[in-house]
Amino acid sequence: MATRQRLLAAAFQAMHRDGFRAAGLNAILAETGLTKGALYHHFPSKMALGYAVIDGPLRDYVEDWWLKPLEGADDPLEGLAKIIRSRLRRDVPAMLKLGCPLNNLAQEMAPVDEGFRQRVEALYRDWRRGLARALRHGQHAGTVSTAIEVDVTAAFIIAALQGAFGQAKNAQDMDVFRECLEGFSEYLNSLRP
Amino acid sequence: MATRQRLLAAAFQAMHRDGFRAAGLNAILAETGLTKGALYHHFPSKMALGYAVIDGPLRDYVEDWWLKPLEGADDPLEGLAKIIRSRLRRDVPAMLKLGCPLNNLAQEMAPVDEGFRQRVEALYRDWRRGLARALRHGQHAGTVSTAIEVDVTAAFIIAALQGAFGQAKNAQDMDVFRECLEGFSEYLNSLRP
DNA sequence: TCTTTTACATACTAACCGGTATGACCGGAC
DNA sequence: GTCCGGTCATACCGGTTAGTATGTAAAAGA
Repeated sequence: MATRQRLLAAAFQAMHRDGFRAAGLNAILAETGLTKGALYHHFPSKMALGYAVIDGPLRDYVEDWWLKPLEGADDPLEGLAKIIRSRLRRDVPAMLKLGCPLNNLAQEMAPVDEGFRQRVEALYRDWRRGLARALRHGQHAGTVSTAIEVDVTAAFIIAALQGAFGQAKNAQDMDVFRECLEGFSEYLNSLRP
Repeated sequence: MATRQRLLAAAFQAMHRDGFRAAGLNAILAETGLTKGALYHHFPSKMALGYAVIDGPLRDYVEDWWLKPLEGADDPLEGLAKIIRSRLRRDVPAMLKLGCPLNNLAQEMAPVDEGFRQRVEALYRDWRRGLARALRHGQHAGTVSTAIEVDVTAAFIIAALQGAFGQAKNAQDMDVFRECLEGFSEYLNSLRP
């Protein structure tokens, strides 16, 4: 079973770097030291491997980065800012250069394959719901304005975050990234009571 | 010279639909009725065709959609809202399904090819500058808060817009799109004096 | 009118990709 | 011991792709 995990990890990495379609099986296999026999023993097709990456490593990414840090937080806005400051600063080279793996996959595959789109959309839905719940909790705790609709705000926050990552990825410039995040931070402040 | 324009138009369309790497030359040629002889007479390589699309049709898109409608407007925030309402509503099927051609290309090619990245970044820079200028004009006209930094705000507005398009493209759902735009609209309101 | 250049069309190549067919090794059942 | 299913390795196939070599009709120049 370790082989399957190694394949998933290598595929996740390759898909993050090159996108799904441009990620060659040979590259993934070279990274793991395995061969096609191993791959096609565990997955019936490249498509199935991609789906498994979404349900596995990609889901872990969303939860580890964006959901767990906000769980039970009384101040979700500060929680978001902290995620960006701390976690992002550490992994900034990869995220700045390659972008968010979820966003990358969504942008590439949504118009191409319905299975990809639905699975990615399921992750986004969970993200939106988790963030909306955190915002509602913040409203009860008095750290978030009660004038906002949490569903709308959660959707827009995620969109703005993904947009900022995308801008940074293309600019390859820390300054543009900082500008976006500064604007994002000011937006978060406008959500205070 | 008409042949060159037809190639650029077909390539722009195919790149918008399939992305640059997945856009086959044969598909582009079939759409125009031309052949490889014509293509390689006007462009030395597929890469050069891609670059020419950025400097041509893609630049036109940015200017027609996002820059010209705001030129000289006293209320750029209302101008942005109007762009979304009017122009977007008309072309909503293509934009909802395929996303913003500029964002698509940026996300796909930025980590892959430096030439693409720089050319796309030049378009983003012009967009940011044009939007910042419009915001500054709005400040002088009294429709935009003077408390904001126009450069930061312009960068964030563009990021948020691109993010919203991306979310809509993946959700393939008008409701998610509306939620994002509603959040965007509320953000724009927070920029009022 | 002869020649040269432009603007394409046609046919082909070399490389790469996902996928498959086959077989080897190996631990456990009996 | 031997049979057998699970786990992989090796070698190969068909299709697709960007790119090229060659040919040709027409316009331009002399």
